[in-house]
Amino acid sequence: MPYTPSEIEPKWQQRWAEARVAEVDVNAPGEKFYMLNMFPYPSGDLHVGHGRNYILGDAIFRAFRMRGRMALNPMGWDAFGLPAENAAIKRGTHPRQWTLGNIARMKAQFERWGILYDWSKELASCEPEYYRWNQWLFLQLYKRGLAYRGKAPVNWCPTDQTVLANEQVIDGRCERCGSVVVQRELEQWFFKITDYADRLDAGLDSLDDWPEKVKLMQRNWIGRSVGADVEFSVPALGKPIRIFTTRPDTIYGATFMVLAPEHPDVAALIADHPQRADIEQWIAAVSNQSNLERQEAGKEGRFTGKFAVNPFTNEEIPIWLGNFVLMQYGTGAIMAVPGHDERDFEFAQQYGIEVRRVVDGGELPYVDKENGVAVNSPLIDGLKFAQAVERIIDEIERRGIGKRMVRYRLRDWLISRQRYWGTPIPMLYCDRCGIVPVPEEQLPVTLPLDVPFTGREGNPLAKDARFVNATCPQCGGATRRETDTMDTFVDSSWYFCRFITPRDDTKIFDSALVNRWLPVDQYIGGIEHAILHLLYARFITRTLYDMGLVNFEEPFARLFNQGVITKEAYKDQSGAWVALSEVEFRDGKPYRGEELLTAEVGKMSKSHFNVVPPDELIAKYGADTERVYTLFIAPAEKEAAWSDEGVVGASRFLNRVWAHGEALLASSGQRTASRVLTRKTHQTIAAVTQRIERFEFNTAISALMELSNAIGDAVTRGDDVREVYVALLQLLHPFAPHITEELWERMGEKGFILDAPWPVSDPELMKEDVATIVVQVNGKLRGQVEVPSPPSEEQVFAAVAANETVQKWLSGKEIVKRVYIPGKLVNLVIR
RNA sequence: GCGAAAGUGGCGGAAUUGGUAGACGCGCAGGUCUCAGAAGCCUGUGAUCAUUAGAUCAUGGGGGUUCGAUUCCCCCCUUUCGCACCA
Repeated sequence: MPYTPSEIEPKWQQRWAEARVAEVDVNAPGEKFYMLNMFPYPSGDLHVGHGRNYILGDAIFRAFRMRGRMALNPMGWDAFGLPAENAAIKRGTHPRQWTLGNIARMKAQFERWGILYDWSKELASCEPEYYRWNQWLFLQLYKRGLAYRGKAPVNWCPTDQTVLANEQVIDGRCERCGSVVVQRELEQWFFKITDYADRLDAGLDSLDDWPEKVKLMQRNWIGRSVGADVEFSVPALGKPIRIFTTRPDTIYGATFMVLAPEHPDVAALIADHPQRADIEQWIAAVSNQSNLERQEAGKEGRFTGKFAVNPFTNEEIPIWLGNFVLMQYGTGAIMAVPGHDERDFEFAQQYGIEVRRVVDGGELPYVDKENGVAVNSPLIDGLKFAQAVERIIDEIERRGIGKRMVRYRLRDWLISRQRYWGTPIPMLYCDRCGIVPVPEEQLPVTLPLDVPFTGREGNPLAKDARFVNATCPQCGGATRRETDTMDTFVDSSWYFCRFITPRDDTKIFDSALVNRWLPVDQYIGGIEHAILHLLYARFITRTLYDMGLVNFEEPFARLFNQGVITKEAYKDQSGAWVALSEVEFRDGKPYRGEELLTAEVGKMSKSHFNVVPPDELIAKYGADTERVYTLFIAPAEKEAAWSDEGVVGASRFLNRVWAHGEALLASSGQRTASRVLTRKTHQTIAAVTQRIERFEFNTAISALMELSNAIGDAVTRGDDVREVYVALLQLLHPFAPHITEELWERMGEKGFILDAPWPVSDPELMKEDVATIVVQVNGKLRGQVEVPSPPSEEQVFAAVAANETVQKWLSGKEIVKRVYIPGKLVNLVIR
């Protein structure tokens, strides 16, 4: 019988579904293993690039389950968000309809890949059963002062008509649509993630099984800096101005002070300035600029006409306003040390301010902290950075003009969105009582479904009188409901807990069970979430910890980021992307007619015409082939280029595995597996087991190919190698589940191969009985000798001495050194 | 600019603690089967020299440590990614 995946794959998918093989009773005893893929946004069709993520997860799930773990692999939908709303505006379908339709399509796609999820635990963040707990969580954070409404300069995306979190602004542009983000001063809801900056930073140290890269990115984002706050008295103001510095050791070199244009003391400082109007105009202009624009404009400033007193030199130093000082960081004011800071130097050069050297070393501006020694600084002359800082801060604290300070770059998480398709923020605005939270028993605040989508005039919720008008729970009077919705990253910052008890309508989750199942043992998703989602999830988990709802602070014990799958796309000479059907290859070069096209390898995208849809591939080769190829193509964390020819190799491999099974069934061989094949089998079991744990799927599969080739040779010789073959099927199952189930059954084995225990390697059977020792003379390969294994050192040197080829090289020379690497090689150094 | 990772055949990529570089697969070449083709299957496949045996050179470039370096150290080059006036 030929191998026909189109028949066996649906058959096994159906059987697994009927037997509910992936359903887990969270109360049942066993050693838990929580495998989780980041839940996807239901955008519609999936391509082979998306498949990598889920195929990896399924392979891990199956392998751990076969190794006896009670493995849970749930799936849900990050179902709120802008694309649904945009689709509604464009096509007139309701975001909910659009989203549910996509979910159905993606679910069918997962099934065709043979991926096993516990669908009894499915959840979608757009359902009131889910988002009511978002609202509940919001209220708990509000109670604890961790959710607050504040006015601040925020990032506004003019295209998406909403504010964005700092984390959603990439290079000054909206993460979603790429529009240049503008600054606006608005009153919005924030989560006080900055209260957790120190814990989020410190916690990274405990994440041994996270990629270093992700930890580093988070560390940089949190941006912990150690330094001091120092007050500089300002006689004209009658009160001091506080600055933050990481270089207190350079304070003797502070020849001026710079305030952010938005600094609260600016108005008083320039009140009597002759060019006050000009300065105010300049401040207004700078305030409207984004950071990106300010940076492009170069250093600019205005002198306030007032002076501060440097507490260490007692000199009066001018107070300037500067576009490079940010109100959001530190105190919005700096002491400028042009001799030892590049930005201050640049500013000083431009405005002719004195540059003073206070650290000996290289050319000014000299910023090296490691090698310099303090000079012109009476209190600390001759000291290096660390001691100098200590002395200065001690003195600052002694005088009561400041203190040691740790500051963070991280800013509070802006969670308000002026969009419809999200969780309504459960807050009310009462003219009499002010801001009033919706009482918990009134949750959920349901998103009204029958609103019109015009795409204009902002959020449709704000125009829905039935939604907006409410009764105040405190005074009983009429109130206005908050019409902003929550950032969808709120939804995804705790969903991994909800999967354990997804239908509980009395509480957010069951703490005892969540404490049993979490942290997630293996979390898999793209690197694009290195900061956003993972930071927010770590933050919310800590707030849950502080509420006593969970007993862990880190939600994800082990993290893996898969690389993207790329494919060649073709551009014509005008730079437009060309559909693949129009491209023809001559001499390996892409043409459209006579026009030479340029090839560019990139992420799969419909607009680049380089998407590989899995359905065609599955129809031609089967899902198992796609799975094996996807895992074999490259190390899973690396970017990998899809190759249609490469798929053929995976297909051939599975066909051979099938053919060997057929041959074994057809003939009754005589001899059992040879010693060499037995050894290879046990080595393969050990290798595959270890490589799955290390996410080295490409080499795990290559080891299985080697074993399969060895089995092929044995089958050709007529050996009965059923036992070895069955072990191969088991090892292969996590990667190619359908074909292995089918062959398992054909070989007369009982039950699902999925439920069969993972084969165990016997260290005794892995040993070689003859050791081949490589002989080097002066480091060059000069021969080999075979000795019984395990050999003694004497046996080896005796065999080497007796070897003819080696003797030829040794003739007349003296051996000055003998090196023996047990079991591997001998090196003789001669002269 | 700062930070991080990486550079191995025509291609994707392998190589415990330094120990026969190129596993496995793609591609290519030859063979087999066929009227022919496709698919299988078998053999070969880093480069150079040599009829062969074999030799020499090869892991971005240059140096070093070592009996021995893809692996460790120093310098340089290139690529990718992250952050970007954070005081």
